[in-house]
Amino acid sequence: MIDTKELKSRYDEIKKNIADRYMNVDLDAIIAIQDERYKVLQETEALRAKRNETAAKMKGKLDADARAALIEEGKSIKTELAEKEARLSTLDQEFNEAARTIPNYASPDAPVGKEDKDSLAIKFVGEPPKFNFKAKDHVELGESLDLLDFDSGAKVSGQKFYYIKNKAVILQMALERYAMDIVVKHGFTPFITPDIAKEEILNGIGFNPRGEESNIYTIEGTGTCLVGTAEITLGGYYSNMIIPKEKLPIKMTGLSHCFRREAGGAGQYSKGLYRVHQFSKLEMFIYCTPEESEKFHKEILSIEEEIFSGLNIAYRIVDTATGDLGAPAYRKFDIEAWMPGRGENGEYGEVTSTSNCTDYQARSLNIRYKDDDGKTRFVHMLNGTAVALSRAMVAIMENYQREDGSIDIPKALIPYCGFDRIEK
RNA sequence: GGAGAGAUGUCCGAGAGGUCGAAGGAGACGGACUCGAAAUCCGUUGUAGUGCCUAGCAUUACCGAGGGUUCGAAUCCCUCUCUCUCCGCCA
Repeated sequence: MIDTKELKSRYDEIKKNIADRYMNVDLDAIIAIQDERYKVLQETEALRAKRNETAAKMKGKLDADARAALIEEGKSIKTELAEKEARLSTLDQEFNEAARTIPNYASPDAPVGKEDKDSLAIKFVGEPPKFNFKAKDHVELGESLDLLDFDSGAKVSGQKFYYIKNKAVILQMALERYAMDIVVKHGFTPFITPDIAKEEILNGIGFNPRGEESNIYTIEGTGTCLVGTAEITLGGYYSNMIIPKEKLPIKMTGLSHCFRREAGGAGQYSKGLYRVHQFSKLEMFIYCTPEESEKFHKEILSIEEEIFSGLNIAYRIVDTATGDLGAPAYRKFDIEAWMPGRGENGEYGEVTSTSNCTDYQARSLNIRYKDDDGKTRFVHMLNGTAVALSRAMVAIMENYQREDGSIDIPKALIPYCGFDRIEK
């Protein structure tokens, strides 16, 4: 969350930010709760001081009457204090829940706008392939080459689950290694992370584990959830810790399964592997000082480009509009790869996303570092997709298809696959 | 899953209802001694919050987490989490 001490001093800025993001947050109501909370906090602390004072008077020897009087006084303070504390804890909870709904400050450089189409495509790389035949989509390719089995996925696990089969399995593993090698080359420490995380971590990262719109599967009765991304587990790794400054930046990359409910996510643009309940993803994560976060955000983006351009797939970079930013994000860049089977004649589809969340997550998760002046400050936290395997598979299968229905393996992946084509 | 032991400040470690924000030691920092260093000696050394007449002062909270008992809890009781040892099960 943002620094709630700034609700009044940065009032106009916060209001504008909420409006720019087309969110519905009642800042004045939150400030009213905060004022009330401070008032009750002060009253509570005054009572506690009185209780401590009364108790302190009883340390030495006292005659019976004086002692009895003090005990009576202590008892009455205790009753009064219990009421105040109950009120305070209600207010604390209300305030925290409300404050959490305030989004992070957006970068002044992020385009202002309501939705997807207001985002700016800031760079185009590569040429979409020109086929002299009607391009198939990956679902058709996958079924005819016996690589993907959505029917069995639906039967055994439900809609939007799938089996990957045969050489597609090797291709996915090759992609994993290919991306991992690039990321590790850039100094990221590799991790395989848990696929389950506690709700408090989810909340700290900015995911809402509950409610109708939640994209998260919760595991009933355990206080835990299936992770939607390794961002959650990598970001929770240093929760409640103070990191020595010389250890920054910390660069981690984590491979995990990702589980998403995707309620209501059906339709033509969610077809096949594009939007599924479970996929694997290699995620990059950086903890750094505030001064360096914009620099590292660019670095993550450039690694994402290196991975996709190395596969020789056309893509564009999108600078996400304020209305489409997740609440924790200060700025977000997406890479959209060309997908020949998407829409009528091919379209760009999102394959990676990188966000600079500044100190928004760090404040909720209490992740700090000790600065040169000895003060502890919140770190900045950034995340970015190295490769979302299911979507990268869509892009590869569709871009590398041949007229006879076979699929070439991108040159960079051949050494990892051990074959150069998938055919019947 | 069963039985037992444990969790205290940067680290080690004492503490067993009030004299405990917490002994002692280590470390770090400052100083003395020294040409300099080591050794020795002296001193300082947690975090977060709130208020105010805001380089400060006052006050609150924090001894794994959350509850409870009590006028008063690091200390007593309950629940939970984690760590260690042994047994069981298991990839």
